[in-house]
Amino acid sequence: MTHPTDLLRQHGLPVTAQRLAVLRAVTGRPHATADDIAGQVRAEIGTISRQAVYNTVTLLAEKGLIRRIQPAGSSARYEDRTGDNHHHLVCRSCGKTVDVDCAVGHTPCLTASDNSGFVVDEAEVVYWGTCPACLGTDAQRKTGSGKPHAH
Amino acid sequence: MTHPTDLLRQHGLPVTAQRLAVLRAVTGRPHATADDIAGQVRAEIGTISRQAVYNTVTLLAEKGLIRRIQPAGSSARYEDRTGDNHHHLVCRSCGKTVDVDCAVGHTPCLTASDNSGFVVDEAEVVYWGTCPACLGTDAQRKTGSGKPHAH
DNA sequence: TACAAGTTCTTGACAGAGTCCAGAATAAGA
DNA sequence: TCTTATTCTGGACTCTGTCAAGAACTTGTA
Repeated sequence: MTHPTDLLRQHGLPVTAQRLAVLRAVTGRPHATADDIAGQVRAEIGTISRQAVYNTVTLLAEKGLIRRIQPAGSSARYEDRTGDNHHHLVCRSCGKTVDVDCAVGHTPCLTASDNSGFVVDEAEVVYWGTCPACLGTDAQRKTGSGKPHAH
Repeated sequence: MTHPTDLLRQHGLPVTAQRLAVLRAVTGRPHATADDIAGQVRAEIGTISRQAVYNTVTLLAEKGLIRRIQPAGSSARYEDRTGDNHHHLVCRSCGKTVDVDCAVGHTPCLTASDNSGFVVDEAEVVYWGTCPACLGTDAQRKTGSGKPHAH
């Protein structure tokens, strides 16, 4: 594992306390929102502006050091697991996000049948559902409001 | 094709000018945002409040008359194509969204390998890329900032 | 056709996420 | 140490969406 400082230098980025702290925050707590990260960083180095958080996560995401995921209805989340095959499972009720590996090893249905001239660089899969915690709380869920409509 | 009025009645919904107009707007221009819909409706019946648009699309989505899609980083969009197997191709640059059918007929990788106790009711696939129009405009795109990381 | 009851729409305030901008602080190279 | 370019801060602002209360409307009934 490369030291964070070197990691930044390798990508030609000036090393700042904020960047190191953001990187550590994302690594330490995957799926954190910008706000979570800001909180984490403040606990570590005292203070950081919202703008600096956004600048940094955007920059790190561009460089491929972290990955931005943006579940519908939730704010953007960041994680350091990049470049591998994994998707996300999101709770409709509380927004909790967990990683899931693809059931098949390759990407059969992730090649669109007709790209309409688009140049596709990423395919994103999000599984929507209800997490165990919310299933417990949520006793009024009868037949399931959203009829299973996978795919 | 059922008449919109009957469609609403069939679902036990009182028929209002706003609902009919929203339904027509979504049908006439798939992938419209709430704001697009409001504009469309205003052109048709003069005026509608933002709240009425949200009420209506939420209601229609619950009833399954329309489907809400929420591409990361974009506001929610609505379409009238429901219940079939299709995904979306979204342009990172301009937000343009088009339908794509799944390359395979079934849903191989849409069953997560490990649900972590979640009850999944929907799997959503979004292909990210650049649309033909933006590819033309976007001459400064060299090696592609986002390395193809499908799946 | 008129009426009552419940629903829906309008209006205005509000909240959260993210962006824009100008000036102060900082990192990196000479 | 100094210079220069980059980054960070702080504040204002936009955009999407929600909440709440009262006015307007739809529907079913007489």
